[in-house]
Amino acid sequence: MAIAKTNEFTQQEQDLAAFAKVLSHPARIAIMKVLAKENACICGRIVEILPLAQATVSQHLKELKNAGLIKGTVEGPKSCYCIDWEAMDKYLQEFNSMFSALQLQKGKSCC
Amino acid sequence: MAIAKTNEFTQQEQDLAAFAKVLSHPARIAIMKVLAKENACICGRIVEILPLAQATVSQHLKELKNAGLIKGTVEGPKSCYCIDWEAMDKYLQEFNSMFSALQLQKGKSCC
DNA sequence: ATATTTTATCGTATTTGTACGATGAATCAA
DNA sequence: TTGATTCATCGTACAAATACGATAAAATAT
Repeated sequence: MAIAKTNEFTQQEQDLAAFAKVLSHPARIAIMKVLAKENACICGRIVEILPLAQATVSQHLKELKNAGLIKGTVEGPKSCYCIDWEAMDKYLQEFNSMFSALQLQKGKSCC
Repeated sequence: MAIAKTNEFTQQEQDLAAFAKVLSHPARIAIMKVLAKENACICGRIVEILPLAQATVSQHLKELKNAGLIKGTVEGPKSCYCIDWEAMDKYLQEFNSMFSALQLQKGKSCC
């Protein structure tokens, strides 16, 4: 990416971009949907549903976890993942309030 | 990225991921903010504000335009870009309604 | 103890994204 | 017409993301 200039932007811009980035792949959107629907949110179950190899699913789960959108607990040899709704609500609110703020300035623009 | 499996997911998953992808870079978030604030939404003005070269800003603008979040009109030798609020509202609504639907299934999960 | 199951991680190949200089096209000013 | 301004695009370099096989680690089953 050549030299990334990510940190020359505001913290808000970086945070919202990071949030969007985690959701910028259909597999991760699909995983969120599975986690919400299934009450046994086991990694193996997700692998069954998604058209991806186990290693790939595990990698996507790691990214969702690193971003804080989900949390995982170990259950014997299995791993149970769940949506962290507290964090999600916070992210969604920040995301929406930013665009609400922008929308208030509608009409100021030239076209 | 090895062979992309993007089209093995649902259209909704692909659409939402595409929407998130455009907003997954702080520069593009920053551009949206500039477009909302400035009433002269000229490319050159954006270049002045962002810590990026003209070519890079132009590239980001193109991606935002391709995704439908903004629209551009030519004004002589200049280019005027504006947020397409009609499209944005549609995207935001789809985005939020998906997570609302997921949230209704809260409590079903195991952890 | 051995084999099986389940998941994470490593290594790697390939694709995509990011950034910018250089150039060209279009408009405007002189 | 000549020169300056403004922007898009091309080419290129490098960084990051995606995908998977192979393997390791940990728990369970036999």
